[in-house]
Amino acid sequence: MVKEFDELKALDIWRRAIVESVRLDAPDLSARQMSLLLSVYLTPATHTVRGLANLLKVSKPAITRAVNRLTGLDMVRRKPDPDDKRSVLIQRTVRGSAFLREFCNLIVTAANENLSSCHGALLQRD
Amino acid sequence: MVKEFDELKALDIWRRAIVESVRLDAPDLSARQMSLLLSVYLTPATHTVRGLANLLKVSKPAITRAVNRLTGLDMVRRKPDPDDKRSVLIQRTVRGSAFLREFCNLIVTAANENLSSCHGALLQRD
DNA sequence: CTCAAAAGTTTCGAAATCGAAATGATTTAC
DNA sequence: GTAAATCATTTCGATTTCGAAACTTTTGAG
Repeated sequence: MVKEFDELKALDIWRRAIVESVRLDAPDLSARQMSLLLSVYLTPATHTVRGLANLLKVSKPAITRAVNRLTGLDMVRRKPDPDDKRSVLIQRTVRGSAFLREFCNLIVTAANENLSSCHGALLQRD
Repeated sequence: MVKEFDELKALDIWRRAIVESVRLDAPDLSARQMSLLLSVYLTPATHTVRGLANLLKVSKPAITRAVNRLTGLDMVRRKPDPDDKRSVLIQRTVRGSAFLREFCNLIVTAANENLSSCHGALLQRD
Protein backbone atom coordinates (compact mmCIF):
# COMPACT_ATOMS: atom_id res chain seq x y z
CA MET A 1 0.00 0.00 0.00
CA VAL A 2 1.00 3.58 -0.52
CA LYS A 3 -0.01 4.28 3.05
CA GLU A 4 2.53 1.84 4.42
CA PHE A 5 5.22 3.45 2.34
CA ASP A 6 4.47 6.93 3.62
CA GLU A 7 4.48 5.72 7.19
CA LEU A 8 7.87 4.13 6.82
CA LYS A 9 9.13 7.33 5.30
CA ALA A 10 7.94 9.29 8.33
CA LEU A 11 9.62 6.86 10.68
CA ASP A 12 12.81 7.00 8.64
CA ILE A 13 12.89 10.78 8.89
CA TRP A 14 12.54 10.39 12.64
CA ARG A 15 15.46 7.95 12.62
CA ARG A 16 17.74 10.22 10.64
CA ALA A 17 17.01 13.22 12.82
CA ILE A 18 17.48 11.47 16.15
CA VAL A 19 20.55 9.54 15.01
CA GLU A 20 22.16 12.75 13.86
CA SER A 21 21.26 14.42 17.13
CA VAL A 22 22.98 11.61 19.05
CA ARG A 23 26.02 11.78 16.76
CA LEU A 24 26.30 15.50 17.42
CA ASP A 25 26.51 14.69 21.11
CA ALA A 26 23.32 16.54 22.01
CA PRO A 27 22.09 15.98 25.59
CA ASP A 28 20.64 12.48 25.88
CA LEU A 29 17.08 13.50 26.76
CA SER A 30 14.40 10.97 27.59
CA ALA A 31 11.03 11.01 25.87
CA ARG A 32 9.54 12.62 28.97
CA GLN A 33 12.12 15.36 29.06
CA MET A 34 11.84 16.05 25.34
CA SER A 35 8.06 16.15 25.41
CA LEU A 36 8.16 18.58 28.31
CA LEU A 37 10.66 20.80 26.53
CA LEU A 38 8.64 20.84 23.31
CA SER A 39 5.42 21.52 25.17
CA VAL A 40 6.92 24.53 26.91
CA TYR A 41 8.29 25.96 23.70
CA LEU A 42 5.52 25.21 21.22
CA THR A 43 2.42 25.67 23.32
CA PRO A 44 1.12 29.14 24.11
CA ALA A 45 -0.27 28.48 27.60
CA THR A 46 1.72 29.33 30.72
CA HIS A 47 3.12 26.11 32.08
CA THR A 48 3.10 24.84 35.64
CA VAL A 49 4.19 21.57 37.14
CA ARG A 50 0.59 20.62 37.68
CA GLY A 51 -0.39 21.53 34.12
CA LEU A 52 2.49 19.61 32.59
CA ALA A 53 1.73 16.61 34.80
CA ASN A 54 -1.83 16.60 33.47
CA LEU A 55 -0.73 17.18 29.89
CA LEU A 56 1.74 14.30 29.92
CA LYS A 57 -0.23 12.11 32.34
CA VAL A 58 2.77 11.72 34.58
CA SER A 59 3.23 12.30 38.34
CA LYS A 60 4.24 15.70 39.65
CA PRO A 61 7.55 14.46 41.06
CA ALA A 62 8.38 13.15 37.59
CA ILE A 63 7.79 16.64 36.22
CA THR A 64 9.91 18.17 38.97
CA ARG A 65 12.74 15.82 38.04
CA ALA A 66 12.47 16.57 34.33
CA VAL A 67 12.47 20.29 35.10
CA ASN A 68 15.52 19.78 37.32
CA ARG A 69 17.35 18.11 34.46
CA LEU A 70 16.36 20.73 31.89
CA THR A 71 17.18 23.52 34.32
CA GLY A 72 20.63 21.97 34.77
CA LEU A 73 21.04 22.15 31.00
CA ASP A 74 19.76 25.74 31.07
CA MET A 75 17.04 24.85 28.61
CA VAL A 76 14.20 25.87 30.89
CA ARG A 77 13.79 28.12 33.89
CA ARG A 78 11.61 28.25 37.00
CA LYS A 79 9.81 31.44 37.92
CA PRO A 80 7.57 31.77 40.98
CA ASP A 81 4.02 32.61 39.97
CA PRO A 82 3.26 36.10 41.31
CA ASP A 83 -0.48 35.39 41.36
CA ASP A 84 -0.30 32.12 43.28
CA LYS A 85 2.78 31.66 45.39
CA ARG A 86 2.26 27.94 45.50
CA SER A 87 2.81 27.67 41.77
CA VAL A 88 5.97 27.72 39.69
CA LEU A 89 5.98 28.79 36.06
CA ILE A 90 8.22 26.90 33.67
CA GLN A 91 9.72 29.29 31.16
CA ARG A 92 11.89 29.30 28.07
CA THR A 93 15.57 30.19 27.91
CA VAL A 94 17.93 31.30 25.18
CA ARG A 95 19.74 28.00 25.26
CA GLY A 96 16.56 25.96 25.05
CA SER A 97 15.40 28.00 22.12
CA ALA A 98 18.73 27.49 20.37
CA PHE A 99 18.67 23.77 21.05
CA LEU A 100 15.22 23.37 19.53
CA ARG A 101 16.11 25.47 16.52
CA GLU A 102 19.08 23.19 15.95
CA PHE A 103 16.96 20.11 16.46
CA CYS A 104 14.40 21.49 14.04
CA ASN A 105 17.09 21.81 11.41
CA LEU A 106 17.97 18.17 11.89
CA ILE A 107 14.38 17.18 11.18
CA VAL A 108 14.13 19.36 8.10
CA THR A 109 17.46 18.10 6.79
CA ALA A 110 16.40 14.52 7.39
CA ALA A 111 13.12 15.13 5.60
CA ASN A 112 14.86 16.64 2.59
CA GLU A 113 17.47 13.89 2.37
CA ASN A 114 14.73 11.39 2.57
CA LEU A 115 12.54 12.48 -0.31
CA SER A 116 13.06 9.34 -2.35
CA SER A 117 15.47 7.09 -0.54
CA CYS A 118 13.31 4.94 1.68
CA HIS A 119 13.05 1.33 0.61
CA GLY A 120 10.33 -0.85 1.99
CA ALA A 121 10.85 -4.43 3.13
CA LEU A 122 12.07 -3.32 6.52
CA LEU A 123 10.40 -3.24 9.91
CA GLN A 124 9.51 -6.92 9.84
CA ARG A 125 11.27 -9.34 12.11
CA ASP A 126 14.23 -11.42 10.86
CA MET B 1 9.66 33.43 5.94
CA VAL B 2 7.77 30.45 4.67
CA LYS B 3 10.79 28.35 5.56
CA GLU B 4 10.46 29.24 9.22
CA PHE B 5 6.85 28.28 9.16
CA ASP B 6 7.55 24.84 7.69
CA GLU B 7 10.25 24.21 10.23
CA LEU B 8 7.99 25.04 13.12
CA LYS B 9 5.40 22.74 11.63
CA ALA B 10 7.91 19.88 11.56
CA LEU B 11 8.87 20.50 15.16
CA ASP B 12 5.24 20.68 16.18
CA ILE B 13 4.55 17.32 14.58
CA TRP B 14 7.45 15.96 16.59
CA ARG B 15 5.93 17.44 19.73
CA ARG B 16 2.50 15.98 19.16
CA ALA B 17 3.87 12.53 18.45
CA ILE B 18 6.20 12.35 21.42
CA VAL B 19 3.69 13.91 23.83
CA GLU B 20 1.11 11.35 22.79
CA SER B 21 3.65 8.57 23.18
CA VAL B 22 4.36 9.72 26.75
CA ARG B 23 0.63 10.03 27.49
CA LEU B 24 0.11 6.47 26.30
CA ASP B 25 2.69 5.37 28.86
CA ALA B 26 5.11 4.04 26.29
CA PRO B 27 8.54 3.09 27.66
CA ASP B 28 10.49 6.25 28.46
CA LEU B 29 13.36 5.71 26.03
CA SER B 30 16.33 8.04 25.85
CA ALA B 31 17.47 9.53 22.57
CA ARG B 32 20.32 7.00 22.47
CA GLN B 33 18.00 4.07 23.01
CA MET B 34 15.49 5.30 20.44
CA SER B 35 18.15 5.96 17.83
CA LEU B 36 19.57 2.50 18.37
CA LEU B 37 16.15 0.90 18.04
CA LEU B 38 15.32 2.80 14.87
CA SER B 39 18.70 2.02 13.35
CA VAL B 40 18.24 -1.68 13.93
CA TYR B 41 14.78 -1.70 12.42
CA LEU B 42 15.15 0.70 9.50
CA THR B 43 18.66 -0.04 8.32
CA PRO B 44 19.38 -3.10 6.24
CA ALA B 45 22.90 -3.87 7.50
CA THR B 46 23.49 -6.49 10.19
CA HIS B 47 24.12 -4.66 13.43
CA THR B 48 26.84 -5.24 15.99
CA VAL B 49 27.77 -3.37 19.12
CA ARG B 50 30.84 -2.04 17.39
CA GLY B 51 28.90 -0.96 14.32
CA LEU B 52 26.24 0.81 16.35
CA ALA B 53 28.90 2.51 18.45
CA ASN B 54 30.46 3.89 15.27
CA LEU B 55 27.11 4.83 13.79
CA LEU B 56 26.01 6.76 16.86
CA LYS B 57 29.49 7.90 17.89
CA VAL B 58 29.12 6.67 21.46
CA SER B 59 31.19 4.22 23.49
CA LYS B 60 30.67 0.48 23.26
CA PRO B 61 29.62 0.19 26.92
CA ALA B 62 26.93 2.76 26.20
CA ILE B 63 25.66 0.53 23.39
CA THR B 64 25.77 -2.53 25.63
CA ARG B 65 23.65 -0.67 28.19
CA ALA B 66 21.13 0.48 25.60
CA VAL B 67 20.87 -3.07 24.27
CA ASN B 68 20.39 -4.31 27.84
CA ARG B 69 17.50 -1.94 28.29
CA LEU B 70 15.87 -2.76 24.95
CA THR B 71 16.40 -6.46 25.56
CA GLY B 72 14.64 -6.07 28.89
CA LEU B 73 11.72 -4.56 27.01
CA ASP B 74 11.91 -7.40 24.48
CA MET B 75 12.30 -4.90 21.66
CA VAL B 76 15.64 -6.23 20.50
CA ARG B 77 17.53 -9.48 20.81
CA ARG B 78 21.16 -10.58 20.99
CA LYS B 79 22.41 -13.37 18.74
CA PRO B 80 25.99 -14.60 18.73
CA ASP B 81 27.60 -14.09 15.33
CA PRO B 82 28.35 -17.56 13.92
CA ASP B 83 31.11 -16.19 11.68
CA ASP B 84 32.96 -14.30 14.40
CA LYS B 85 32.37 -15.54 17.90
CA ARG B 86 33.58 -12.28 19.38
CA SER B 87 30.69 -10.41 17.84
CA VAL B 88 27.06 -10.18 18.84
CA LEU B 89 24.33 -9.41 16.33
CA ILE B 90 21.49 -7.15 17.43
CA GLN B 91 18.24 -8.35 15.95
CA ARG B 92 14.62 -7.35 15.72
CA THR B 93 11.76 -8.84 17.73
CA VAL B 94 8.00 -9.02 17.32
CA ARG B 95 7.47 -6.61 20.17
CA GLY B 96 9.96 -4.08 18.85
CA SER B 97 8.33 -4.19 15.47
CA ALA B 98 4.91 -3.65 17.03
CA PHE B 99 6.19 -0.76 19.11
CA LEU B 100 7.62 1.02 16.10
CA ARG B 101 4.48 0.44 14.06
CA GLU B 102 2.51 2.06 16.86
CA PHE B 103 4.97 4.90 17.15
CA CYS B 104 4.80 5.40 13.41
CA ASN B 105 1.05 5.79 13.66
CA LEU B 106 1.54 8.51 16.24
CA ILE B 107 3.75 10.43 13.85
CA VAL B 108 1.35 10.07 10.94
CA THR B 109 -1.61 11.07 13.10
CA ALA B 110 0.30 14.09 14.40
CA ALA B 111 1.22 15.08 10.86
CA ASN B 112 -2.37 14.86 9.68
CA GLU B 113 -3.77 16.78 12.63
CA ASN B 114 -1.20 19.40 12.04
CA LEU B 115 -1.91 20.28 8.42
CA SER B 116 -3.00 23.81 9.16
CA SER B 117 -2.96 24.37 12.88
CA CYS B 118 0.52 25.62 13.63
CA HIS B 119 0.69 29.28 14.55
CA GLY B 120 4.01 31.07 14.44
CA ALA B 121 5.21 33.49 17.11
CA LEU B 122 6.44 30.69 19.32
CA LEU B 123 9.90 29.37 19.99
CA GLN B 124 11.26 32.73 21.06
CA ARG B 125 12.16 33.35 24.63
CA ASP B 126 9.78 35.10 27.06
C1' DC C 1 -9.95 32.10 62.23
C1' DT C 2 -9.46 27.61 61.09
C1' DC C 3 -8.92 23.79 58.56
C1' DA C 4 -9.08 21.13 54.29
C1' DA C 5 -7.36 21.28 49.68
C1' DA C 6 -3.85 22.29 46.37
C1' DA C 7 0.98 23.12 44.36
C1' DG C 8 5.38 21.77 44.35
C1' DT C 9 9.35 19.66 46.46
C1' DT C 10 11.79 16.38 49.28
C1' DT C 11 12.66 11.99 51.07
C1' DC C 12 13.07 6.98 50.88
C1' DG C 13 15.40 2.74 49.21
C1' DA C 14 15.80 0.51 44.77
C1' DA C 15 17.21 0.54 40.22
C1' DA C 16 19.43 2.36 36.03
C1' DT C 17 23.04 4.88 33.80
C1' DC C 18 27.35 7.38 33.37
C1' DG C 19 32.53 7.36 31.43
C1' DA C 20 36.83 5.12 32.09
C1' DA C 21 39.46 1.29 32.83
C1' DA C 22 39.99 -3.59 33.23
C1' DT C 23 38.64 -8.28 31.76
C1' DG C 24 37.64 -12.50 28.93
C1' DA C 25 37.11 -14.49 24.64
C1' DT C 26 38.31 -14.81 19.91
C1' DT C 27 40.67 -13.69 15.76
C1' DT C 28 44.50 -12.08 12.98
C1' DA C 29 49.31 -11.15 11.96
C1' DC C 30 53.71 -12.68 11.70
C1' DG D 1 52.37 -21.19 17.64
C1' DT D 2 52.75 -17.01 19.91
C1' DA D 3 51.73 -12.13 20.41
C1' DA D 4 48.99 -8.29 19.27
C1' DA D 5 44.61 -6.66 18.06
C1' DT D 6 39.60 -6.79 18.24
C1' DC D 7 34.83 -7.46 20.19
C1' DA D 8 31.85 -7.16 23.83
C1' DT D 9 31.06 -7.11 28.57
C1' DT D 10 32.07 -6.22 33.36
C1' DT D 11 33.63 -3.53 37.01
C1' DC D 12 34.31 0.75 39.49
C1' DG D 13 32.42 4.72 42.20
C1' DA D 14 29.49 8.51 41.22
C1' DT D 15 25.33 10.34 39.57
C1' DT D 16 20.54 10.16 38.12
C1' DT D 17 16.05 8.50 37.99
C1' DC D 18 12.24 5.73 39.63
C1' DG D 19 7.32 5.59 42.15
C1' DA D 20 5.21 6.31 46.50
C1' DA D 21 4.67 8.69 50.52
C1' DA D 22 5.58 12.51 53.49
C1' DC D 23 6.23 17.30 53.81
C1' DT D 24 6.04 22.74 53.39
C1' DT D 25 3.84 26.55 51.91
C1' DT D 26 -0.07 28.88 50.25
C1' DT D 27 -4.80 29.30 49.05
C1' DG D 28 -9.67 29.20 49.59
C1' DA D 29 -14.08 27.67 51.92
C1' DG D 30 -16.90 27.87 55.76
